[in-house]
Amino acid sequence: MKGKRCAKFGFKSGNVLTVAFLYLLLKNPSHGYSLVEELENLGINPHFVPYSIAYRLLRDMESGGLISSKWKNEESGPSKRIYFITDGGVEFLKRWVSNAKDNLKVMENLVSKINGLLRQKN
Amino acid sequence: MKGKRCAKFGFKSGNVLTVAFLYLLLKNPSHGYSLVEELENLGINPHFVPYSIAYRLLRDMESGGLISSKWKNEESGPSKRIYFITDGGVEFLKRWVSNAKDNLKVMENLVSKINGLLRQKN
DNA sequence: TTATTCTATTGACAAAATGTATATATATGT
DNA sequence: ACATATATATACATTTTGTCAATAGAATAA
Repeated sequence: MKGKRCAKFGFKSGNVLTVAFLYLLLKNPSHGYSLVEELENLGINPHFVPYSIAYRLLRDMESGGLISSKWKNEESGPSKRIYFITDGGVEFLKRWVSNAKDNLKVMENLVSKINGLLRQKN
Repeated sequence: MKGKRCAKFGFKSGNVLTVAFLYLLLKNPSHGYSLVEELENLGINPHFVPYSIAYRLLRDMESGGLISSKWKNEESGPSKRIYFITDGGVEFLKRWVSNAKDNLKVMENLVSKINGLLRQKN
């Protein structure tokens, strides 16, 4: 039992949201409410993401150094907290994609093996 | 704000482990310790999965009706709890794979979009 | 022989991630 | 006036994961 075991594999929804937001922010700075709506462009149904969860994640990402923010007072409508991706955020994205390729292979393999076995058992 | 929002997308490690075990048990009945080692055959490093987590998940899967078990006394070595997949487990597998295909597309799309943007920004 | 490692399973407790509900405030449409 | 949409925040509850310790027989190494 050397080297700690930990179930850090697969795609966790929290991490996926994190990289989705980082991607959107790399394209251009934006605010929380809008970021949730923009998930649509990535094939993720915004209705799957409660705002409270998105805002909390964004604040956690900021305290983790992946993004930064500043308030913007709108002439009309409530103020918005605009987020920007940091260098640390870009590094995080890079690391995530390189891992993601391996994870994708594992998932594809799992899906095709299950499909094959299910067909065979019928 | 009609219809609850909930972040149920992507691949959660718990669910992935669940279907990995169900797949292995559909191939043939097995016990906890062995199931963890067999993850290797699916490209999942067994060292990523603490036994305590695997055993707990198996018990939860049993109480959820996905698998059943019975003790087997070995002539040599400690007794083993052998698990069997149930009809409910097979149904769960089927439902998971059909969702997994869509999730895979989202993930592939996300990875390629991030890659594209990262290359473009360099 | 004694110690260590491997097989095998379980339970308790801690920490992290998610979910739900509520509160605030401005603007627009009916 | 009232409901809906935009926009953010916080508290609390629940679920999921992670860590640690305990048990126990068998095999292996010192």
